[in-house]
Amino acid sequence: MKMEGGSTPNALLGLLSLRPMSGYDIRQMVSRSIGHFWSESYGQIYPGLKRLAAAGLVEKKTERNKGKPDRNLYSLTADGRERLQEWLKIPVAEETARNELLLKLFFGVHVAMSVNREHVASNMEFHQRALKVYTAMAKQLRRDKANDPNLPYWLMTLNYGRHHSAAILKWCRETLAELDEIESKGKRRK
Amino acid sequence: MKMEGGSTPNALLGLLSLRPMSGYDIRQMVSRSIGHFWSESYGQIYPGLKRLAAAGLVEKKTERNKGKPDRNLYSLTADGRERLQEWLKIPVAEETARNELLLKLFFGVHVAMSVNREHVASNMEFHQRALKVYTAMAKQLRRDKANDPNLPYWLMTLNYGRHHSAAILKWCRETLAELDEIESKGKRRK
DNA sequence: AGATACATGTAAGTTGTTACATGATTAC
DNA sequence: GTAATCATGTAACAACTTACATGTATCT
Repeated sequence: MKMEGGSTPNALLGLLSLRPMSGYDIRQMVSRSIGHFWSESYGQIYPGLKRLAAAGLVEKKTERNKGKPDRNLYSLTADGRERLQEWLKIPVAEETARNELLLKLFFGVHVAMSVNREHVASNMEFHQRALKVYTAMAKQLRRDKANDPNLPYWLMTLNYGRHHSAAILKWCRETLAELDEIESKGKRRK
Repeated sequence: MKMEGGSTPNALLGLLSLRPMSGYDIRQMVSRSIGHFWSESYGQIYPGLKRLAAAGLVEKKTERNKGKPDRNLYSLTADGRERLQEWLKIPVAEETARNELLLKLFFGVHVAMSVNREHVASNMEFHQRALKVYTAMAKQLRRDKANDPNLPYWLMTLNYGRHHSAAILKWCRETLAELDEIESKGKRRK
């Protein structure tokens, strides 16, 4: 009974600390609430919950529904809560995230300028959309979760997204301008 | 002969477009030049080069050295260069990167405030160091690679890092202040 | 009639890291 | 003498995604 390592099982414990959920619920939560900084697929969630149950960190209760399929509701046990708290205390291991956009831009000399511009432009659109989503989510949270002790923490994660997207947006604008400059310099020389 | 998918083989082609290199050289390059947005381990590099050679995208030449061990120098073939260019044109797939710091902060209500503060503080230090590194690298590049057609592109990737780290730094400062506020509010109520 | 939401799970495949195995040379 | 750098590779393991398999109910 190891249950060490990966953050996935710990993420599951964290989500179950909010309320008892099924694997399906968890998937919804991940893509809706924490989708801007986390992801989990069914292939991780269902086997993960099974392992957590075997380790006694979560409890499974099957909810039978007429018409609708059965739901396996998982809830955190005392051991599970303890485990979650221990994990939360462990310093975050910062690994350099791979960034395919930067990799392609790094080799940008090999392609037409329009290609590089396209990459940056679509990244720009991505972060423009993201900013709108963050703002909408923050508004909704402040309305629906006023008085929820989680609120300030949740807003912090949204703020991270805001700062990040705003910065990248600025970089995109600057970079597009620079790409134009490179092109016009190249043309002038011809 | 598939050679589709993953960006790793394409990253290898890109690096070999700069100059012929050995697997060892590539590892050095990755950790020194593009380490702030990419990573590759030997376990990926050596088998990857072998597969690229089998597909005719790179060529291997063994360089025998007295005293020192042999070096397997790989260089890009015409096919390899073409493949690289094709890949560079493919739009970047943006996937949400997992962020363990945000995940832990999201569940911050479960632990003592000092724990959350520590996470944010060490992230702050990380980005402070990163900013210095980016600045030093940009300076060095401008000196060593003036006239290199790659220079503007390489500076763009460094600029991304600058914008990103500066933004996260700002977020860290704001977040530390907010954490202090939550704590003092909690104490006032007692 | 067909798409979407609800609901659970497995299997295969991909991708990646870490540790191991080996061994010479050079700098301290 | 011992640690670091040079140099290549494999094997075992860990993590994660996607597609598949199955079936009902509701909405359009």
